[in-house]
Amino acid sequence: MAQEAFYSIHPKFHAAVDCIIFGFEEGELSLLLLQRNFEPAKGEWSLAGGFVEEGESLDDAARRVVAELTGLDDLYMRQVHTYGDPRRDPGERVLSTAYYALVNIKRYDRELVRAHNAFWVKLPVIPRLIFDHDRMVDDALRFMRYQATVKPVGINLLPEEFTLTQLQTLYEAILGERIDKRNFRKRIAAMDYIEKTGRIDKTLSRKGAALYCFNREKYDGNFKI
Amino acid sequence: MAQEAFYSIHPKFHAAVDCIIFGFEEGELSLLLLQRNFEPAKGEWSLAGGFVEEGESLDDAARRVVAELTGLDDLYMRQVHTYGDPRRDPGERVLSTAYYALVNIKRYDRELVRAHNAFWVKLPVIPRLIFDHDRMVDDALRFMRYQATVKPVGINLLPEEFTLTQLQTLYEAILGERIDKRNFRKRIAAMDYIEKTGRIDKTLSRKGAALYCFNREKYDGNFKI
DNA sequence: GCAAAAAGTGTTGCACATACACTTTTATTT
DNA sequence: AAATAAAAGTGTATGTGCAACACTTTTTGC
Repeated sequence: MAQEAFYSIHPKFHAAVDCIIFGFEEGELSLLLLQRNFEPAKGEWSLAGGFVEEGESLDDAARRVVAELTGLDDLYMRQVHTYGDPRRDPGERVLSTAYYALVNIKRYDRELVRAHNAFWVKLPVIPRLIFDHDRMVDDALRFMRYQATVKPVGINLLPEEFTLTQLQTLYEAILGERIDKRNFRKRIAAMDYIEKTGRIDKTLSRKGAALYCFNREKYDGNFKI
Repeated sequence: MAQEAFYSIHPKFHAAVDCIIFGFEEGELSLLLLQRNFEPAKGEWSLAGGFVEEGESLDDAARRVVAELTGLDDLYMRQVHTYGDPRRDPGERVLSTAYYALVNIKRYDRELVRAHNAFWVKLPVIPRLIFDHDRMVDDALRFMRYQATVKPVGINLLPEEFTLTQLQTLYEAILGERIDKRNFRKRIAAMDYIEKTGRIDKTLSRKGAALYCFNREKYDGNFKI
């Protein structure tokens, strides 16, 4: 019928998602990258990606790709950008939508990651990636940085409970600059949704540091309009 | 061959672009909307959209859609988001990438617009739109607003030369709030890339108002890293 | 010449960000 | 048990940017 014809005169394309998976360890941001033991571009480094399947939304596809690799299906994820250059994939034309994900690096499934030949690579030393994946990483990092200055998304890279020193080191890694300890703590103290738990972490210092947690209810409460 | 099979087991989808075209007139932001005299959803209101064609990038498709409607091919445009819900288009599955465009409302081709049954509609009174186009407008407006607070994208909605009152009214329309005249002018005075041309506009006041223009070279010069 | 309408012009106070250095606590070593 | 080492924790003074605020100037039309 006419309706069908309306659509069918237009071309169709493969649709993919590529995921920039951020972790935080030893004071540095890391990315979970694949050294590809499959085609195309076997042997090279790439982001975790996959094709969008029938009946699956873009968001669902991105979640699936990340879950298949890490075993985690509850990550903080955001769409970054869609890359639509006809020659971006040298095989066939593929539209790819990039998402970033934030992983608490203690939680992921090591077996799955190993099985996929994936590795955490610290940001300053990431290798060249295939296709336009370098550009995706740049864009995702810029977007994530911006978001981190506006809302406490970085929390998703830390364990449930964290010390203020961990939090500061994280923000230094995200922003790429040193922060004054007293000023940082003043700012955090003003955020009533970051609460002292009463517990103390003694693994990182002799003295022991107070553990804090993020109170989502208080946060959502404060920032509803 | 193997390479082909790798791609071909995955589904393909129609890809579209939908364009949120902003204009500025009589102190209000407007959108260029189509009252559809074609299927699907004939009779309803929608954004200007179109399918991505073979060999055409997403950005190119968005530029083409806007140029076909307005006759303008040099507009400021930015990708906003890609909408990938499998049921977002009730006809067939279509992935749609939204772009916003900023038009100097004096410049567009009135004939073309009329021929497409398109109309400028002031933001506060835009009708319900088809599919998820309402959501696209929300997202585009939020993104454009953010960009306008960070860099002078709003300039693209004004004529080459403009008065400070016009500029202020524009920013009030974008941000949705009144701005103090003296504070606004102080801020503008600090931007050396907004220059007095020496000419005077006498159409809008008896006294006459100084005309200003945007100096792209100075702006780019100041904000390169 | 007066009324009307828009353009143009400075100062003060406040809130927030930044710069800056020493004390406390506790485990380990000697 | 005293010394050492290593990280946690704490306050003040200064500067900067933003917000609040009202009147004068200029010109045209009546």
